[in-house]
Amino acid sequence: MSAIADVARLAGVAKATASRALSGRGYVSEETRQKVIAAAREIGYVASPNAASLVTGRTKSIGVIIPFISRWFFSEVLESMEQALLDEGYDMTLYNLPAPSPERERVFDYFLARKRFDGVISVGVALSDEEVTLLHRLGRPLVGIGGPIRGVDTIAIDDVAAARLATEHLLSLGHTDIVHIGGSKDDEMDFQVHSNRLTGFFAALRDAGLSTERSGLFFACEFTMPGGYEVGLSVFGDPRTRPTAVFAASDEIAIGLIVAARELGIQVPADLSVIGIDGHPYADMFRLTTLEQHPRKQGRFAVEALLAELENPTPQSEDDHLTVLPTNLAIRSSTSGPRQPHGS
Amino acid sequence: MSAIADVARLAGVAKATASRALSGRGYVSEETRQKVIAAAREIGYVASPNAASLVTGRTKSIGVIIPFISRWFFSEVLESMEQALLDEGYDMTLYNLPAPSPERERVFDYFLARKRFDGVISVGVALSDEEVTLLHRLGRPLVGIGGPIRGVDTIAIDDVAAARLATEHLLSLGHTDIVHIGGSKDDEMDFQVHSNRLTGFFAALRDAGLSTERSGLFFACEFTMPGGYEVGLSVFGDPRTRPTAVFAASDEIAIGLIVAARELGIQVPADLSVIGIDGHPYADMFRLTTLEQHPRKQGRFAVEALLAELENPTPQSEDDHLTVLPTNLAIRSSTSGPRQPHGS
DNA sequence: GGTTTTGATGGAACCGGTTCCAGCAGGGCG
DNA sequence: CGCCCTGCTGGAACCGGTTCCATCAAAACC
Repeated sequence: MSAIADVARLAGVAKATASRALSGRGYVSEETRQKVIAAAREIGYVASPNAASLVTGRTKSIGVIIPFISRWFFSEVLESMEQALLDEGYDMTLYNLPAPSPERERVFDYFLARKRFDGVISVGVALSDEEVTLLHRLGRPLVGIGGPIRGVDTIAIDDVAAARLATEHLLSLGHTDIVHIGGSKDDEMDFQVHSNRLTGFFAALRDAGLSTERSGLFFACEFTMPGGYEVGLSVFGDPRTRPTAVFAASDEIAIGLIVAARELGIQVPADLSVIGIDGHPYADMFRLTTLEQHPRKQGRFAVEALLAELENPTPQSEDDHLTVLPTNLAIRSSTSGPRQPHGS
Repeated sequence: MSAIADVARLAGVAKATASRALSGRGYVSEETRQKVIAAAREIGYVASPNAASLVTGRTKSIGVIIPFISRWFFSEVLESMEQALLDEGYDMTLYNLPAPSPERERVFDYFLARKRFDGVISVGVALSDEEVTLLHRLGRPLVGIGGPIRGVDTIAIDDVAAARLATEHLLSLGHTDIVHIGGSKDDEMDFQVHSNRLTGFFAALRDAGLSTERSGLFFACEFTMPGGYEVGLSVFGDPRTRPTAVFAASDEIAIGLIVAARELGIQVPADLSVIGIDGHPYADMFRLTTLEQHPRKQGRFAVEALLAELENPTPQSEDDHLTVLPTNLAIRSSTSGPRQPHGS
């Protein structure tokens, strides 16, 4: 209800002075500043960010585009970003956009095109060139998490390297009959995580001198625990396709596999080693060896990068700057050497 | 860059007419409307919601306060609310506020007090009287999910009844040695869900003529799968405290218990029946009998209620209107009669 | 046929801040 | 002693829309 004009009147100064006193910009004597602050407090004045945004062009608000909320990686990223943004005085407005869709177009045209945000963070969403162009044309910085986008600063782990490391862990234990279970290319998650992890897996096998030609090396499943559980039942149920070790593309899949294995009476790790990628909080209770990535760090990093860009905008660097965050192997007891060493 | 004045000039009309043509309010001839729309498209005009909000007082944006993002119930609610709000042309701005804290105070004073939102939805957060008052004083409607807040419309399930139903299911199977495992009162989740579910449990026992006086009927744990796993190991590990059935306060806890039971060689349901509350997507793969609540419906309902209130505001009804949404029992094979019928 | 109603439009005020510019006092400097 | 610089303040324009009010033509009414 109360506007800055009311504060000014009560304090006996002009609107301009009141504004300066409250925002801390420009010259104001300490005396009048105190008067103004007292007056503001007295009538319970709260500034209208809308009015301020209108003239300054800054909204103190960041838009976030994310394909899932409930999946672990994404909810972790979200929580850490929210935290970091709040600390810096920014609002976070959320757009949950699963696949490319008419709806997604609408969000871009209708929501993001308006100048409601100082910047945008896109998490695990492969933006099309037009979408990037649209966002760029608005002059708003854009930071991505999870895979390179043309002309956008991006934070990610190296999925190929991570998959390679995970696979190499199994190889180093002596496994030669290793299977990869992960997401399929036509998953809704449209980034290249799936194919990258598959690539890293194959690369590690080849480097170890193993053939990657034969079939049955890879099985696709939904990127969830039930997804892993189901392929687990079918793949491990058939003794002919049962490997001695599995590299799962995510911890949830890995855990699903472990649950399936236990139901089938397969000992982990004696009969079957399992390794995942993520660092999921459930990993510990299933004693899952995993390659930890750190979504919270990724989220925080993205926020920092975006806010830094807002502080002093770099002159439209066309080269997409990619920041690769580290992963680390957390060894638990879901992996060990194979029961019957191959070729002995 | 381009303002409505530019559109007006190009179309050869006044600002007022252009505004009417584009917003669809007031009289505009079909002919000039087309002219204006064409002009707007030509220069790529997008309206500034800030400017509009400034005069209309409506922001087309809803604030959401939520204590967790990554826990199942909350992420489901969040996803459904985001969906529903987007459909209606609203933005959703997220405040992730775990416990009452100085931070939370800051959010209220600094973020919510500003008139950035048309309304607020609070999910699973027990607002203090002052917080409610603050929000009310802003004249913005407020809807809650999950437990009554003084003077606020709330959507929730009946936790006491749900717990009672779950317990009665076990009783009807012939169990008399039932334990409840759930969250503790000093959990960060400050609503009464924990105590309500405990109350319902005890009520069901009493109605069945069982004593609720002896100790060892309830064990507290963290409200997660690892939380359930850990109490599971300790409670079931000791044969003296092992019941024939467990009512878990959430599916995640229940699943943790099942995993623990399996590791201990306890057959579910032959040696131990387990029932949960939630309807978690993992319930199926663990064949968990559960009392399903429907967070997505709760979220959608909350959005509808809030938007309805925005459409035609009811004159400050002081009585807190509580909408109770139904739950339903989904019977799978984690529950059966006890192996050795009691008292035979 | 004269008056009222309806439809369409333009002018101007307004929402609530920020910022540019001008003015003014007093202290430091040449 | 006059001038300039610094610190401080007020007036007014402005951001980009919406809406009230006045105007006016054409249609509808009695």
